[in-house]
Amino acid sequence: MAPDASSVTSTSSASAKRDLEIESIDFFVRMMSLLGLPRSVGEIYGLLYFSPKALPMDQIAARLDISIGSTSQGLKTLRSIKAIRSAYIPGDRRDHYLAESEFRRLFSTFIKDEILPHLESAKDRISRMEKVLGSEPTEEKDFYKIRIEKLKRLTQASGRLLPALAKLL
Amino acid sequence: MAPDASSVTSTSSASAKRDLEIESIDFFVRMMSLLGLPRSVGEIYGLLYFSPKALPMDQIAARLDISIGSTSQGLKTLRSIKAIRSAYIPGDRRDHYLAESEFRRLFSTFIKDEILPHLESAKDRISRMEKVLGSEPTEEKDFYKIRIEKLKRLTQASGRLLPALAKLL
DNA sequence: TGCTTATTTCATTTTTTTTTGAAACCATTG
DNA sequence: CAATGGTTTCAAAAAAAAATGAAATAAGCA
Repeated sequence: MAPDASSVTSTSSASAKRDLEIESIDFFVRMMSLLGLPRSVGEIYGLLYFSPKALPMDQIAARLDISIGSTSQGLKTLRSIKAIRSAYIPGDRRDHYLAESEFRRLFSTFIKDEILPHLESAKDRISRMEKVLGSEPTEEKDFYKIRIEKLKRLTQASGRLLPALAKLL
Repeated sequence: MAPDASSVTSTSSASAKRDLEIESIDFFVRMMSLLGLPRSVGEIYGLLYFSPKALPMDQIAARLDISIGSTSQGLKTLRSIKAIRSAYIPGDRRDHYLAESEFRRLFSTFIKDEILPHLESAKDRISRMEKVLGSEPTEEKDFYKIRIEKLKRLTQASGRLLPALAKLL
């Protein structure tokens, strides 16, 4: 009945695997939080990243000791940024998940979905600013003009550089 | 006594200025939140970014209708990432703040202070992982080796690219 | 030095985000 | 087509983050 001693399937010590797993979870919890994603998302990705086999949701929840609700949400988030994919395991009804280990894809999806839309709306905003300013003959006009110009450059440069950056990671 | 009609100092309409200000605040609230900084920090920077004159803390708090405690904290944060600087106004005891409009500096400070330390600690973590793995002769060793290798590449590439990115923005 | 004004700090409150757990939903299979 | 196992959804609870406001501190000035 003891769940720990029974399922050793390889020669590597379970504790070494556990050590890697823990470092990995810790690493990705931090990294995801840098990207503004909740802890549970980092935990799940960290676990999967160092798992040689695809894991089903209930096992993920059990290993991380988080609720199945969080796990479902977290997997949804990870799917949406293409950080994981599912593998079919014959004879098992459950979905099994694998970490997508190419960070390139992960980041470019993140940038595309989370950052570029903001830059897009920034463009509109800048147009509005220019319109407001256009009709204002002011002594300080130059100041405002320069500020708007800088914003414009920033958004344009970001729009070009961020996708390029993702490709290099 | 009415505070709105009295202090017009230029020919540009107050409402046009207000419009720019609002767009600016909105813009920077979003951008700062992308960087994980609280709303109030974005508000303050947004206000200063389109202010031709340096503003003292109490005016910032009043204009944004936030507490002086938040304002003080927010200014501290902005100072720490070098996003603002203070200007001395003769005959006024209060510190006056100006937005640093060179984003280059802002981003490189942010990257240096907030991101690179994480990458630094990631290096140690990866060394630990390699040590754990080194002593484990496993059939799955290749899998783990490759994952660790990918992490290593990611952190190294980030460490090089992010500072470069900041310079280009 | 004492008075006044400006600023910081920090315990408390408020707001926002995340997690939980149970109900609803789905899909397979006996 | 019921029963079972798997997954999602979502209201409520818990946790985390941010803002407030008042007390403490600092700093200029008479």
